Amino acid sequence: MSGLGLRRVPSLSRREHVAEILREAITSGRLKPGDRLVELDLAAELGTSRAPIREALRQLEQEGLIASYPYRGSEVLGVSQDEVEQVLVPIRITLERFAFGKALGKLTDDDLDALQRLVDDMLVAAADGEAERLADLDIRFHELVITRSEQRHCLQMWKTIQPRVRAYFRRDAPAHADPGDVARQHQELLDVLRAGDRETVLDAVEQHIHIHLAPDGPDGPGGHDVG
Amino acid sequence: MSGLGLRRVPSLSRREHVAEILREAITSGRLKPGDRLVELDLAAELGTSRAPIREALRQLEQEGLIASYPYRGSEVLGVSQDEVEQVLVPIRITLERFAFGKALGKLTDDDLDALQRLVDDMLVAAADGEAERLADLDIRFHELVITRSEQRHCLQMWKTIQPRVRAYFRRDAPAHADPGDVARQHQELLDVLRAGDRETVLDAVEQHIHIHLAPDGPDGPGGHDVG
DNA sequence: ATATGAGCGACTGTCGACAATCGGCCGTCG
DNA sequence: CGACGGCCGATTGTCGACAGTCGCTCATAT
Repeated sequence: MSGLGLRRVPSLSRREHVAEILREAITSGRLKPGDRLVELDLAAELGTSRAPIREALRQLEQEGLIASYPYRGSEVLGVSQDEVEQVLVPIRITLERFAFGKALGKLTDDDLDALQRLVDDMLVAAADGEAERLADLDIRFHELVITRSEQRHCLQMWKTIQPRVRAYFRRDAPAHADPGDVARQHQELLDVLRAGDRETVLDAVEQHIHIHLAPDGPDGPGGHDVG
Repeated sequence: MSGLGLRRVPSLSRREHVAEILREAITSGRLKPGDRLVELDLAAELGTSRAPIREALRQLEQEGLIASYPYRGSEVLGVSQDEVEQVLVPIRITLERFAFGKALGKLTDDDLDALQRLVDDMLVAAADGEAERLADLDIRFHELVITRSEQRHCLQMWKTIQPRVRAYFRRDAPAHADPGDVARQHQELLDVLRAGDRETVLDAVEQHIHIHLAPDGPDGPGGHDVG
């Protein structure tokens, strides 16, 4: 209801714009681990002053994409497999279990339709071999549900860890999942959401993230189960 | 001139100072949820320009202690019980399991001695009823081990979620743990660390955090005791 | 040749000023 | 009397300039 369909056109602040551009440059691999970031150069390149650049760099630092050293500039950081599998993925599971649970009673029919459209688009992207687009749709699917959970801290933490996961799989990990599977797994998750049984949803979320992001389990023999 | 004075320690940037002072003011409860933060006022009170203030506010925003609205300022946020028990504590467990595991082979005898001194001080603080000091020592114990793990991302994420946990227990939750128990539990954890058996350490870390921060269990039967 | 330390670039850290935006106030008009 | 719309104060967003710090270079001494 109240479906005025009015989308905010917030005309992002320069700071957010800069952060987005740099985040994309880093997660795409155009800026590689070890590359140096010089505020004045970035300011010139992006046509702003240093103030928004600095604030964007601080944010990327909080997201773990770069490191800054006083008076000596910033550099792009890498992401290790250990960190992704033992830290970032388990944290994502924690966050999404919580968020999906909170979102359960709040998802409207419109929301479910939007999610269905995302899944449909995933199938197309998978068929066309558009890995980038598939990953984007994947992110938007999860972000939509988390947004609907109305847990702002949760959404913020998710946005904080997500770029590193993305950077890892985009830069370092070989294509590891069948694109068709990604789409199908989201369809299953969506079906479970529609059904609406809480425990089933939470377990499905956990399985979904785990299979999707760490199909081989944690390192080595005697893999440890994340509870 | 309320208590927000800026002390001179030239080794830290003003931005870090401001962040530290505000973080302390918020977690201590001197600044309460809903309180407004005005950049110019803070700048005047702390004797700096707005630039460091702004960067500090961005950091506190990332830490979830405040929220900022474009052109309309910032306000202090509260922390819900759900969030602490279902999100922050599980994330802390994930982070510390990882960090303690990585630190296992790296802790020197000096480190273990330092940890023992912290535990000894905890006993004194507990006996004297100095809850603040006890909490400080608690934090320093965990932070030392995480630092030794040499997992910078991990330490950074820990520092990001820790203030909210602290704020919650300092502001909203009643004293729930026997101070003597806190000290004793750290002694046990340290003993396990000294022994050095990996699986035992990881389980002990999980138990330690869980018991210490969510003794009633996350989704227990009748767990709602706080109004 | 090696050690030392002053000087030099290249940056970041900080500052004060200006521009843009938001929400409320108030007069005007229906 | 209530809706509308333009001012106004408060506050943030952005900018350009200056000061401080670090690592490196290079002359100098041993």
